Amino acid sequence: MVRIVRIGELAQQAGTTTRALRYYEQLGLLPARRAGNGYRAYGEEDLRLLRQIRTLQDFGFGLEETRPFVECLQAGHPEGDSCPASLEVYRRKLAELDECIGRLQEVRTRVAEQYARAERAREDLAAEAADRAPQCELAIEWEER
Amino acid sequence: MVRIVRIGELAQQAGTTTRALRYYEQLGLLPARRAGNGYRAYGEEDLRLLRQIRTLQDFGFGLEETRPFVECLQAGHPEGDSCPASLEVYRRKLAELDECIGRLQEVRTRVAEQYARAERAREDLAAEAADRAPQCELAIEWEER
DNA sequence: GTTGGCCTTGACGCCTGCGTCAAGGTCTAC
DNA sequence: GTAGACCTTGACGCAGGCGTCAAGGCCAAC
Repeated sequence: MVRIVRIGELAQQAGTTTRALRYYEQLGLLPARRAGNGYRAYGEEDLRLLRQIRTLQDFGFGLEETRPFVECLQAGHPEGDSCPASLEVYRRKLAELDECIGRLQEVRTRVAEQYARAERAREDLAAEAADRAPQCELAIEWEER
Repeated sequence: MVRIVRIGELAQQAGTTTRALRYYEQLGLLPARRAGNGYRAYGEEDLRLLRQIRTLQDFGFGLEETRPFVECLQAGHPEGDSCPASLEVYRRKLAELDECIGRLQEVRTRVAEQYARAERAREDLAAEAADRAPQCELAIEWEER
């Protein structure tokens, strides 16, 4: 006995929107059967597929990267990552993440250097200003006399 | 004596394209004077502004984030980061980078966990298969006799 | 005068993952 | 019978930073 839901309810159950579901269908990622009136009809299995998509998206996977996982589930495997294609996506993603993190850390270092240099330059200017400031005060005292 | 160049030459000097320069002008980021014939006319100062933009872009700054630096140079300061607004952008960027790096590292950890779990599951399946494999070999030997 | 290289503006395309609006169909409840 | 909640498809918009094409102007060299 499979519980059939319409697009609104499925979206709500997965914490997403009807628009997203229609988009996934358009990509062929989450196909939907149709009820007699033309409404999309989803079963419980579809909720699993959708949850898989959303989980991977939270990890920053693009929709196309979730496809092997979804197809793996559709093929009847226990988990979306039970298939070699999914594992390959994991590996590619880990490599991507490492490269991205590395780049960002290098950028962070260089920006921090620039910031430190600019701050020192400002302090130097402030110090110069401070050197001149007493002269001004003296000048003012002088003028006041 | 200021050397005047047209858009193509400036783009080449800065290692970018005429399209990019027109875009910057459209944003009001790098305004250009005009020659009598309507051609854009750039001076040497513009090359400095442009180099500042490109450097920051290489760091991953958005064009709007480069604006304070460019305005600082336009105001006659020695460096693009001689102004408080530029320093503030540096600070915001550092905070952004830290947050981004942190998120990516967390994601990396979680993806690695998922990958390890999925790999273990596959190895378990392989082990099961290996348990059965000798039986197959025996069966084959059996059939060969 | 004409070829060729550079310039001009305008406008659409791309990429991703939808948001949002429009015009209209379906079904339930009162 | 009609209000209201849900559904349908289609189509444009957005964000960023340009790429790319179109149609035409300017200028130097041959």
